[in-house]
Amino acid sequence: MTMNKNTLLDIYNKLYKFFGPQHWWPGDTPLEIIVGAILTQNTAWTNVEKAIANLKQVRLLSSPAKIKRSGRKALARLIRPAGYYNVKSARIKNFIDFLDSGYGLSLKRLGRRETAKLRSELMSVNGIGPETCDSILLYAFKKPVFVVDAYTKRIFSRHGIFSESLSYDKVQEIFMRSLPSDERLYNEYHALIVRLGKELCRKKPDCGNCPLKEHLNHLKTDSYNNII
DNA sequence: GACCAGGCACATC
DNA sequence: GATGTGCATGGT
Repeated sequence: MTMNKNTLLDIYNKLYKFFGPQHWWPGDTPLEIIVGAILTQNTAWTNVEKAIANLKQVRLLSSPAKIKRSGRKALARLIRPAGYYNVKSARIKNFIDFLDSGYGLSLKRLGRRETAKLRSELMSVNGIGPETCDSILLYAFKKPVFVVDAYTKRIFSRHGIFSESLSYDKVQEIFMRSLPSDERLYNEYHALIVRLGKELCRKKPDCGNCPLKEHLNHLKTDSYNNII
């Protein structure tokens, strides 16, 4: 792997300089962040926004108890624009049931748990996988946990930093061992990776503007799939 | 109309 | 452990 300890920090600094702060997560309360994390699974954020707006309109995001009291079907209708609405409404319910049974519906109490235990408990909820779990830990509970996603693997593998076939845990370990354990750094870094993936790699896949072009050791390619 | 998006669970080999 | 499939909407 062509990487020393500074490569990842170096890339972070280039992204930050280029794009500036991203102000993530795009949601106000821990509950909204958690629901958003489930809704955005394999789904464009613009669709999630419509679903969140529907939930807010009927004040379903005002407390976990409100979601607890609403029916799975009613929830599904509200989140319809986010896609996979039957699956996702069940997943949101699963999380609320978990919060109810172990923590009296208190997000504050849940958030006070030690990070490693919190992670394994969240991972045991059906519908919460590694990325959703780590997004919740980082963005809702402010724990220093690095979030890996499809963009992270694609971008860094195309730049020759590591192989795309590495597991989630392995990629996360590379970032967390190479960077200081800093919640704000992890917050900004993941947000910047998503920004780069969305804005440049997808819309202008020639890499001409890419703030990381010096790191490129691939090219020349001719299709979207080959670029990011 | 095809392809994609800030995944995950489950079945199968 | 690797690979394949269903889940669904809205934008390009």
